[in-house]
Amino acid sequence: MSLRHAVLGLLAESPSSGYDLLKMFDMSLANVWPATQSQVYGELAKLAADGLIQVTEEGPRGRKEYAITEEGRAELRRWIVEVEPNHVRRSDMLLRVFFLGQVDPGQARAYLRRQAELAAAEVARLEELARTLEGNEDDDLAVYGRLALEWGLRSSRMQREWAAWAEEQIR
Amino acid sequence: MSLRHAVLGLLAESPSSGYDLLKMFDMSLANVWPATQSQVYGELAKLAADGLIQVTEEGPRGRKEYAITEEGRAELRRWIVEVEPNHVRRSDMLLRVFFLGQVDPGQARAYLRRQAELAAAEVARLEELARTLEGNEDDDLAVYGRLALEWGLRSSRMQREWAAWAEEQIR
DNA sequence: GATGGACCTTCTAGTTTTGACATGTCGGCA
DNA sequence: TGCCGACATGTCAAAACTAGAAGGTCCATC
Repeated sequence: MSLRHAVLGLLAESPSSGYDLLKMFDMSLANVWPATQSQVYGELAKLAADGLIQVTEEGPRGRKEYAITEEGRAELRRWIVEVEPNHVRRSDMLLRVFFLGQVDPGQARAYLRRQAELAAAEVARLEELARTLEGNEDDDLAVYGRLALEWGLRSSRMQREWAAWAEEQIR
Repeated sequence: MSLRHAVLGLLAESPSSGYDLLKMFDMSLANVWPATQSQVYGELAKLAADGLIQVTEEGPRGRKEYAITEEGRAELRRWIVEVEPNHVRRSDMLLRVFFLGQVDPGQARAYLRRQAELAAAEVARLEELARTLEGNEDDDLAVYGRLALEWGLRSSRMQREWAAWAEEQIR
């Protein structure tokens, strides 16, 4: 049920249309909770039906602007403080590691080296993103988004170092 | 399509029944690629239909033992060396971080403190698991599983430290 | 010999996610 | 004026995942 709360959370920040939300998903939540068009529009309809959001304005091109209701805000807060995050995480990158015995050691090392490189590239990308965002701490999303970004940075560095270490282990 | 390759990978190690596989999923792949009964049995049927595995023995209680075929082994290797791991990762834990501005600072700090504690508990669990596995490096799965375990350990430590740091940031 | 626990498979019904397709409007500028 | 790119919503089918019900067999031990 997290997509629902992702939409609710964005609307809590400011009223928006489905199209606006889509852009926000792609820009700020892309690394945390990606969503497609069909998901976003579908969820907006359900949230409105449940009274957690409502249409506040109809603009050109059929644009509908939604705003969160008090009920929606309460549900969002409840979800943040009361619901335990589910920490099950799937990783096909790690799944491959389990089966590295099926390919020859050279290929296994190449695989890990490649993962180290991808992680390094991700570190660079996030550092660049951090620079872009610097000074821009006007809204909550930016402030807390910065914490999430730091997580990504630490996570990518960890992965880079782990992959280098793991490559060493294969002899 | 990773479930398919998870099953293939386990069968590459040794022929097994669906029931056996289920236990292996729960024991060794639980933290990397969890799977349910219905998924495993369904995938076994599809893999057999596609000729990537075959029934090698029918035992008591309707038990069917499957073994990987040469075709299956080739497909597994191809997946390991040629297919790029998809690095999109969803995290409702981080999603909440984005919206921490919606609750009061005390609750936000409590949330992060809780995440630090959960991560610390995970570190302890994995360290215990590592001790249990020590010396047991007879098969490939154990050797490479150890690399995955190390990833989990580093990841949990990183999360513990990040959460402590993030809590500090909120004032 | 009964009985409970481990073994073993199949099926169904629901939700979530993905990706593609379909449709149309507005605003700026060549 | 005509056209393109950005704006904007909606629907559909398929794949993946979740959760559990239902049914049956073997075996050790009491």
